[in-house]
Amino acid sequence: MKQPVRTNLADSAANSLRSEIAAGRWAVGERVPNEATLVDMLGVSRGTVREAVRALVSQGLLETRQGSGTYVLATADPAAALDRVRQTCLRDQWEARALLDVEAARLAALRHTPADIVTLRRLLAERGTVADGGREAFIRRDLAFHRAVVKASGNQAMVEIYDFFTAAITDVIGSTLRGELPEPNGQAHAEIVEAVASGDPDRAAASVRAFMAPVLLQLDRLLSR
Amino acid sequence: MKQPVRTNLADSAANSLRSEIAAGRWAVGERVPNEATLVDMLGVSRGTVREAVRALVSQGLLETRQGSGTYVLATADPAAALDRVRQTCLRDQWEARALLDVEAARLAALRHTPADIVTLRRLLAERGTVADGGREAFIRRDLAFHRAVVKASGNQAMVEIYDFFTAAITDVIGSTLRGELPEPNGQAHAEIVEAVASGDPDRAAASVRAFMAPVLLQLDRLLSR
DNA sequence: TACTAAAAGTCATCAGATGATTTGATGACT
DNA sequence: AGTCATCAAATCATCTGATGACTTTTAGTA
Repeated sequence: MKQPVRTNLADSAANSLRSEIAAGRWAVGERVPNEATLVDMLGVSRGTVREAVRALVSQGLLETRQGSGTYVLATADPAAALDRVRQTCLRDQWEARALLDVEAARLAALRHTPADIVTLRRLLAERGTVADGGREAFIRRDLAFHRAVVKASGNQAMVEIYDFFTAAITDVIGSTLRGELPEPNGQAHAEIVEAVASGDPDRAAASVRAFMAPVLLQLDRLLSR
Repeated sequence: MKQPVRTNLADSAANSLRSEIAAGRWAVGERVPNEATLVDMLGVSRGTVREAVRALVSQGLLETRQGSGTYVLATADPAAALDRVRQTCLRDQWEARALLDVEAARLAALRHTPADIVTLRRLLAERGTVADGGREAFIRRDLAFHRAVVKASGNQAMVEIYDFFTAAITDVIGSTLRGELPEPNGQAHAEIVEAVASGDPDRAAASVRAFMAPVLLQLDRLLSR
């Protein structure tokens, strides 16, 4: 478990309120005590209470209406789940995303439209090499390709989750592992497109799996140092 | 242009900051200007700046360190992605979760500990039938089993994503499709455990895939009505 | 050089005051 | 009675000033 490290008053006040809300002390739609009362309840100043409330508002648990009061919108934080995902280790996130790549390719082989294939071939051609326009731009083009594969699966939920992982992962990669991961292989990408276009789900899945394995291996090596 | 909504200063200040962060004005890990400077930049008082910063902190974009400064943690709000996931159709969410089941079983076959197998066998035994304690309780026990399979994969990110989908899906199922989905088959569940225990990833994946296919088919029929 | 102590910079918190908005009560008018 | 305007209370929104706590940098000393 994580240590209750140095926690500022506003955060602990917010946590207290969150607990009360989760415990159902105030029903959804009901009004919570006014700021002066919360000051007494929580034993902190008004500014701190406001910061705590502001945090819960931005998390979608509370809503403040000037002149009226502060109301409960929900009893649990809907974003808490993804927050926990973000706190899992980079390796697990990477593996989960790689898994999406594999299965999305499988679905894409079964469901792709002709337009999907056209798009994939175009992105593959545009992808080029790292020499064209710098590393950052190349990574963006590479991501666009993989995202298109997921999109060809026809499953929007998978696209959104994929985007989520991509955002979470690139944040970390950009700040810690910049440039230490192996170059994606251009030939392997072409095989992915062909496999999807062939309509063979197992071949498509295998092509992505083969491509992802060495990258994941390298990531494990980097993280174990 | 948006409606001339009345927006509190703290929210618009937070939005301004969010834009600057998204635009990359301050890199991830970098320090943003101190509170006094933000007061000048945003044209609001210090308390309001603090509320804006607090909102972004609770959204995971910023981090404040007393005595040091305020630092950028991420350039985009990951929770926004979550909302988009929730808005995708139930069928896609179900399929994405089923996919997690399949691939988690594959990983579980490779990485499971002896304790995992003990747990799976226990949950399988406890699972019983719908007759024991009512439908709600049975669904909970069934979910506990499937979650344990994902947990045996050793990938925490997958567990969290699985929980997220489960929560999102059961919200909808509970309100719209109550009782219209086919009963999960007890024999199929036993085969999943055996396949995982055997250590054969393909067999494990296939066992879950075989189990999920008819459920997804039935869901498609229900949703297409 | 290496270590320590002071100083500066920054966020954390408090207290008081005023403004803006909503809500409910009051009362006049139809 | 019913409707509407007005007013007062409640509540959140915001500003200002001050003090404390923590971190980082700098200066001084051995």
